[in-house]
Amino acid sequence: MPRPAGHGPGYETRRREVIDTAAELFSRNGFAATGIAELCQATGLAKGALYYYIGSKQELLAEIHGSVLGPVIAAAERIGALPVDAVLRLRLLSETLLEVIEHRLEYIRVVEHEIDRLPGQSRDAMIRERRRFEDVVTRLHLEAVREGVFRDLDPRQCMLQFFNMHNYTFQWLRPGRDDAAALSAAYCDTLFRGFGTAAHRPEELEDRVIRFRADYAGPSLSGLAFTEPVPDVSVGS
Amino acid sequence: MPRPAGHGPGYETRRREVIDTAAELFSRNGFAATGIAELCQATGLAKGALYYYIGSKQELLAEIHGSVLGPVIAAAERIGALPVDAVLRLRLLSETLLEVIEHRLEYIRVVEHEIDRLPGQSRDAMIRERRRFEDVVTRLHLEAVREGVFRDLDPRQCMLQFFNMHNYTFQWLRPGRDDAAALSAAYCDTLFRGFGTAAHRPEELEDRVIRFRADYAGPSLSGLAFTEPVPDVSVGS
Amino acid sequence: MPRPAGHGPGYETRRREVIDTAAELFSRNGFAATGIAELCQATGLAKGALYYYIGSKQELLAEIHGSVLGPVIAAAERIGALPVDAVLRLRLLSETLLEVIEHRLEYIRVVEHEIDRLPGQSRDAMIRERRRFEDVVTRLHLEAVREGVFRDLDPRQCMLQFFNMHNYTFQWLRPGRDDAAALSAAYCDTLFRGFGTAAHRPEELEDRVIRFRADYAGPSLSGLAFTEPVPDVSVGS
Amino acid sequence: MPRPAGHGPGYETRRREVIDTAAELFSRNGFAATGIAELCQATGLAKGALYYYIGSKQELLAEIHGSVLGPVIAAAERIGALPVDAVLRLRLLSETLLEVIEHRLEYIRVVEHEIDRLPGQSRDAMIRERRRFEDVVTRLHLEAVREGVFRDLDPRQCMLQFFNMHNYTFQWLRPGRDDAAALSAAYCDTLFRGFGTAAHRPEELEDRVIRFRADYAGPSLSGLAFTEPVPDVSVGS
DNA sequence: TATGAATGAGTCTTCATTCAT
DNA sequence: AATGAATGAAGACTCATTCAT
Repeated sequence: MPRPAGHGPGYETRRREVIDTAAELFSRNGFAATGIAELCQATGLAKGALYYYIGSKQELLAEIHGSVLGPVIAAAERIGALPVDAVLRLRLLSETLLEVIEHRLEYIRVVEHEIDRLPGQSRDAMIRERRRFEDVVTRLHLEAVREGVFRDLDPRQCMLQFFNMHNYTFQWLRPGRDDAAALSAAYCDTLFRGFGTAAHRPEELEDRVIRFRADYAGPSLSGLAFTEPVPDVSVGS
Repeated sequence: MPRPAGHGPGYETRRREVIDTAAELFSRNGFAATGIAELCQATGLAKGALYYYIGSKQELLAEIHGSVLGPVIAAAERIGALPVDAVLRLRLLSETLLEVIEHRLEYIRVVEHEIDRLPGQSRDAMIRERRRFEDVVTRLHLEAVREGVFRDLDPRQCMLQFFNMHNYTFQWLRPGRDDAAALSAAYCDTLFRGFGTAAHRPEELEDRVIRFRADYAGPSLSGLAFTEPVPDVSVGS
Repeated sequence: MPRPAGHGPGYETRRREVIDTAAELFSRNGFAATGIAELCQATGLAKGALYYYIGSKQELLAEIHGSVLGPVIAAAERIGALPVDAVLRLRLLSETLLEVIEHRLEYIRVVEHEIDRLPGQSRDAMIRERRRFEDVVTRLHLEAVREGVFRDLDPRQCMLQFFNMHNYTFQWLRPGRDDAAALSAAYCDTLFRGFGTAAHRPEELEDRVIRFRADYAGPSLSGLAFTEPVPDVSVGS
Repeated sequence: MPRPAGHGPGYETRRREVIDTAAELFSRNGFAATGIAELCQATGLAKGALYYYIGSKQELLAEIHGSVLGPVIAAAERIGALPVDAVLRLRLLSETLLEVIEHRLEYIRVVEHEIDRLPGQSRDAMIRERRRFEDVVTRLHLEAVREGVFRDLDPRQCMLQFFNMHNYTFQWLRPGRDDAAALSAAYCDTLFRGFGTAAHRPEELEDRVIRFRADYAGPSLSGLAFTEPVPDVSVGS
């Protein structure tokens, strides 16, 4: 959140740059091991100037968390509400999640590694966000069961398997070399065959994805404009 | 490994206690955020006495890594060489891995979070260990394909899915409440149905596990005595 | 040398003050026995502020060495090249050396006592500087032999005697009470009578020094402005 | 001085070994930079055992000082009282001093570098010892003046020159390669020519030294048995 | 005689943060 | 909007010394 009262036009831009640089450094060296001095060098700002933009190191961390988790769960709930069958929605959700991992890898690394470095309040907020995401997946799973295409397994267990499969990806994914769409196809093929009944038609899923995308006229599913560095939405700080 | 030349009998015991306590603290607060002073308080040792056992904070971290990765890949290679079909071996491997995650959760959390805080050399050694584990899984997958029970998918992809599914578990598993054996059964059910051909018989797998265990007379598959705190084997530092 | 990129005008001044204070303390208590805390107290700076100026205790030591050895060998080479006979040049060199010992006594004490506390690289650089000084003296001795005023003794031996005689002075000299010019006259009287042939005229030397100084219009022989605390030239670190 | 009450036969021997080793380490790394731990390693004794022999690090330093200064001034006073002319006595004193520097180089280095690390009382005692040595030289100089072979120069000045010339030798002397006797001949040749009147006969001095030694039947001039490591005399602690 | 374990004040150094300008 | 200087608590680690055995 902007700190001082009035701001010139460049403020938010500069601010984003700082947060982005911080995400990169925190992701590479760890939050605790990254000094404000390093941040200054990386941004080209002097100590005093940096603090004009950030408030504190911890707020910076909160900002990084917020600016990736916020949009992601918004996208998840949007996709969860799409008027197509549950399996297709899960598949679209999977791809969106992997796209975020691919295009915001530094942010994701920070989110996965440094939640516990957040001040308790922000940390709780972030955990609540995650839970909302998990709920979307759990609900979709239940729908698929009701639709007869998934077996009647423990839905929490399956949700956890879904996230296991996806979330750990950040540990080895190389942006530009690994492709979110292909990964999503592969993961969902495995998971849905695993969860599925005889009624599930894995060979048809990818075609249905393509057809859906061709018909779809709404806003970006992920809600993120991956050509710009990082969106301006921030949550929970 | 023993530090100075001569040492009384209690040395190694005390040393293990220190490492174990450190694993717990590092896992809870993060390596960088855990002070030597905290460690002293937690172990009841004064600063000087602590350093009598550890060498340095970084060596301590290396020790934590080594004392969980070493035994685990040894177990993986032992299981990989068992005279049973590949799918069963994968299933046994899965359970062993989850047992370690359950019983050495603090160590695993440290391993997953703080590799990059390791001095370059130890870090490389640890990465090599992990790669050996990955190779075992990749080989088993290829065998299963050759046996006709797994489809001919990209073996590296499948190996990564296997580890995605298992490794992320440390993020949410609650020791004592979640059970390694049940999780392994669930994960393998999903993964092997996902990977499998029509020849794969998922309903029979768990029975075969039980029969194998009944017949098996060799040493503990995991190689870890989970009643004692932590084994004395350390590798690569 | 300036440490970080940008610095206000007062920086170098303050920095010199710190180095000068350090020279005094190191000279009195020894390098190892002088704590950073003492330095802080003596400079009136807090620990953090001190480090804003010095880099490290060892760099401070290197700076002390450099800021006295650099100018001194520059002076030596300048004097070595003066267009007067070798004996007179040796006499002028002697006085310059003693002037430095008198006016930079703390620095000299540090140089004589703490070279081995320097990081290897700086230490080597300083030893090279010293060797250059020694070479000047050795060359002048050889010239005096060629001029027929010094006996043909081992030039290295004589150079060592020259430095024995001068360098040990720092152990007992009391600035203000002992006088560099008088000491130089006395040392050179002894040494040159000792080294000299019948052609050497000791009684005339001091007159010739006076005449030379009267005629000489060049820059300060020592290159040091002894009214200001310490020059800003530093070498080799 | 021996610490505990009763001692076995090996005690003093061991003790000397420890002091000697300490002299070597202190000389190489400096007193402050040498740890008790290093001493333990070098002596093969454990911490507790070491303290059985030394009392404290500072007492060890005092012992090192005492065990070289004591014998040396005893020798100086013995030589000063020899029934030969003053110049010859100075020459013998010079050689003795250089022999000590050569054979007790580590001790001398410690004495020259670390006096100020001594507790005030011991330090004062050592300085008094040095002064007694200086007095011997000053007296001999005055005798030589009275004998008409030295010019009537400031005797303190000449004494300081004598010690300048000799004492700095420890900075560069390489035991085994540089020879005390030859150095003494060279130093005294220079100094005595420098101090001398026309009555001084420099060419005859070395022959007179040889003759003296041939006739001399008393105890070792230096009082030190340079084949044994270090004498057992300790002074002032 | 000798040991290994323990102590805790002390070491140098770093760091996030502030503030006058 | 920006800077350089200052802070002081906290960081990891070392060290001379002691003591029960």
